[in-house]
Amino acid sequence: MSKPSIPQGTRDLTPEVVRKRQYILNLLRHIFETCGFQPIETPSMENLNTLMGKYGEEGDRLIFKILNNGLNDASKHEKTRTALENVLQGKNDVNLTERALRYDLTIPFARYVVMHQHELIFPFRRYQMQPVWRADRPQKGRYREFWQCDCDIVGTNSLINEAELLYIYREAFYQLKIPNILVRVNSRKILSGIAEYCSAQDKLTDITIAIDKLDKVGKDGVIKELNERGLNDTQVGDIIRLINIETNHLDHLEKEFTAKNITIGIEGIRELRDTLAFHEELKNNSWNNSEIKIDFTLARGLSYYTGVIVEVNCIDPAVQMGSIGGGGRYDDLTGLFGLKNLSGVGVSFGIDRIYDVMEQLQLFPQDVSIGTKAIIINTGAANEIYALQVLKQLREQGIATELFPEALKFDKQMKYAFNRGIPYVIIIEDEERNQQNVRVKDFNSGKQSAMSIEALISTLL
RNA sequence: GAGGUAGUAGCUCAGUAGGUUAGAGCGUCAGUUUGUGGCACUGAAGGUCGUGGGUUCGAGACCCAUUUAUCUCCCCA
Repeated sequence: MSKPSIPQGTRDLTPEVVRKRQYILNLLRHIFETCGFQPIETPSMENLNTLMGKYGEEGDRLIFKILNNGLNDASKHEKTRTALENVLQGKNDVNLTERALRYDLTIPFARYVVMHQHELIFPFRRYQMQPVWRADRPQKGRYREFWQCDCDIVGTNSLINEAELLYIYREAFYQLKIPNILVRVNSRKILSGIAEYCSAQDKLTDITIAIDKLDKVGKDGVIKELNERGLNDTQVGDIIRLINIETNHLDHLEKEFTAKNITIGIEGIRELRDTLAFHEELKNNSWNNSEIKIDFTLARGLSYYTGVIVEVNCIDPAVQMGSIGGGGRYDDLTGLFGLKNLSGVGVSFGIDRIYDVMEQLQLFPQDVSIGTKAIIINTGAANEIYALQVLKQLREQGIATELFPEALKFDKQMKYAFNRGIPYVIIIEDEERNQQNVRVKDFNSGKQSAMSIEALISTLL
């Protein structure tokens, strides 16, 4: 028997890690619920054709596919061999793989909305917190199995939704106390406008991919990439000039668009402006850790976005991490599954990256990983019976308590309690049992005192 | 999918130019002492040196493959 192992890019989570993750999840859940979102869950696997073609060429490659069962059935061999040939050619074939692991939460949600359209009440607001899987090569902040928390609103075009989602981002990171949060916003329509401005509508994807790299490769790098992607010098010049407009000068870009009568670009600017105006009304004046910045170079890879797009980073110098959240509006995601004219907008939180950032900056509360509040030392015989009665009473009060299950030596039990991080030790020996009270040791102060069970309860509550 | 770095006890690592029974600290376990944890002391367990080949009289060290981790590109949360 070889050493046990787990698949590449997956992890076991210790009790401490799970507690910390739950801290994040509970906090987000509370915000989502407060904003009127309802929870749903979807299966870990989807039909492969539900997912294929939704995430771009690169995305398709990263979908974990599941091999069909029963391929050894002799009557299927002919089909299976043909299917394998197709797969070797780079095509998918349902006779070999017809299911795949969930790649994100947005496409399954679109599928969900279409399947449940007659029972949903629109506008429908849902949140979803589940793992997703990507066959990417693991590296820092990149796992093959990780959790996303999404909240989406479908069935309404109102930009109030965009403003609310920006509120949710900033409120969540405020409550999590993560510093230096930068929320960048842009509009796909502005990007379309830029493409139209230089008569390169067919090169929209190439343009967005190239300018998205501005902060990474610099202006010259972007120019080079635009050239490589087939744009001429005039077009490249226009693009560079437009995206270099100071980010808060929507007016300036609007003039450029108006001069050439680029309707879609003008609309993108108006939407961004309205979104921020609504957001201004919603914003919490206590926020001191985040800011919103308009960034014309923000592109976002997923091909289905059509309107306002957003991405969140922690730009604290002490952390180096890709985006910890992203989202945007998609006008026709359900159209892919046959339900036309249903617009949606949503954002995603990358739980594992948020966790990594918080761990690195030591932002988890000290007591987040403490479970048991008190432990009763077991001294055996009649004391054990009395200890069980005390245990029961404490648990009835909702105090997380355990009784050491064996009457081991005193120092063993003390050591166990200390190493577990349990803050209170309850000592019950003959004297305590006879007087129907307890002795309590507080590890923080190192002091101990005798008290009644009622006093014990009020101490621990 | 392409490339760089790494893999020695549970953890962090040492192991000189390949040479006899592979080491340390921490942790674990047993015990001593402190009225019951943290401190100190005594002792013990624990490694087929990621895996599989190869070179060599001899390999933890060299070569190849593979796997895992980590980083860059790509792309993303």
